[in-house]
Amino acid sequence: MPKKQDTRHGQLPPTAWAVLGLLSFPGERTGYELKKWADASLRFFYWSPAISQIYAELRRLEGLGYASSRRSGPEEPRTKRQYAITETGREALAEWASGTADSGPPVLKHPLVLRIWLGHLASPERLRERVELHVARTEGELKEARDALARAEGIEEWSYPQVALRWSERQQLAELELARAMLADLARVPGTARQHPSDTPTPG
Amino acid sequence: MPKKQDTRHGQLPPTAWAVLGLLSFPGERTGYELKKWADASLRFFYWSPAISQIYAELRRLEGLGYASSRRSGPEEPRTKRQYAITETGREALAEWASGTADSGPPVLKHPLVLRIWLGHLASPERLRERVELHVARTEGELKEARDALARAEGIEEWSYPQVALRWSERQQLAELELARAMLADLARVPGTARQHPSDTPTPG
DNA sequence: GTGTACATGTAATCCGTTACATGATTCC
DNA sequence: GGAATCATGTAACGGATTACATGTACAC
Repeated sequence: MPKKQDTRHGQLPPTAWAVLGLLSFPGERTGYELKKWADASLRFFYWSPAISQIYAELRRLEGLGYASSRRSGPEEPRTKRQYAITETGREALAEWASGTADSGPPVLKHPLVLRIWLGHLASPERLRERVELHVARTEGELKEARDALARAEGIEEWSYPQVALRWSERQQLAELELARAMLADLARVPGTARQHPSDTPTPG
Repeated sequence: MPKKQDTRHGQLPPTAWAVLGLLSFPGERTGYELKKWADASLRFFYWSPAISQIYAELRRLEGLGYASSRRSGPEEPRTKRQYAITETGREALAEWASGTADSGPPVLKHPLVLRIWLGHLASPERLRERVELHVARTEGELKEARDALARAEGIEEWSYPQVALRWSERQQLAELELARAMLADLARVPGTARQHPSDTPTPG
């Protein structure tokens, strides 16, 4: 059984490109630093891979010649390993980023809306609580996105990350508005009003 | 070493609950129908599993006693199999939907913004094209979300799916605005007029 | 001297997709 | 009779997570 792709190195998962993308900005960094950076900004518009996944991708990228690494300090195992993008890597990434291939549709998994969709199985109050919890969380996220943007601002090499983070800031704002609009919609669902028998108006 | 969970059947992946959720609305249906339904509405706020995944989840749900199935027609393999939720299944789903456990944050993977983030590796025109392609696609999605909403409207049992779909409609509208705002931001990126070969920038 | 952050890595496992295989039904 | 759609399923594989294992550096 011949393998379907062996030498075809153009077919990497988006995660690999995202990690290589992190390396495409000036400077060397460790897997650990990459993870923190992903947590702080990548995750707002893409997502932050598990640390073990990052290490795995780094090994793959190095195997492809897209990244290089060196130990800082003595040649011992389990010491810091600094990664950098190679010229080949930069070319491959540029081709991926600017190629004609469709970016593909955004993927959204919204556990809150999934539960609202099943609202017939829960109580209206519980639904409201959930949405409000989500609003609170989103406010936190918005703040973090703004912090990330503030950190990127003024640095010329980060012009495009700034654009992405401005998008993220607006996206979080939109998320808040969506949640509030949903709250209003929920109040209008038939059968929602009467939760307490005491609310029942006096019968004629 | 005792297994950590064996009889604990409360720990299903969201996909399983989503599939069971599809079954929680009145009527029996086949895996095939579930897939079409997921494509038409679930995917706007959650996502549509592959058909093979749906069949797998249905088998698991049946194994747990959360769903039951029957063949329509003769007892032959590969004939239509109609699934329905059981009472146990409905209870488990209701507990999941209304439980106190946090719904978890929404997960967004936006391949377009990922590439914009890497804009320093592409030409401004190409970036613009990508965004415009995304706008066109989103307009299509908006229309489909509206169609789904129209189909749900007026049916009382679908009040909550209506709320979810209204959310989706607004979400697609927000997506359009975000894309347009990003287009404006992109036009303002310094050095946008022409592309430069690599400067060697210094961080910090 | 202890706890926290830094730092790397392996193993087991599961989630989910794609590709493939099979066949029934419906419509022209 | 042929195409499209309906319909179910298996196999192989890869992507990604969690849990685990290990150790360093530094602040309090």
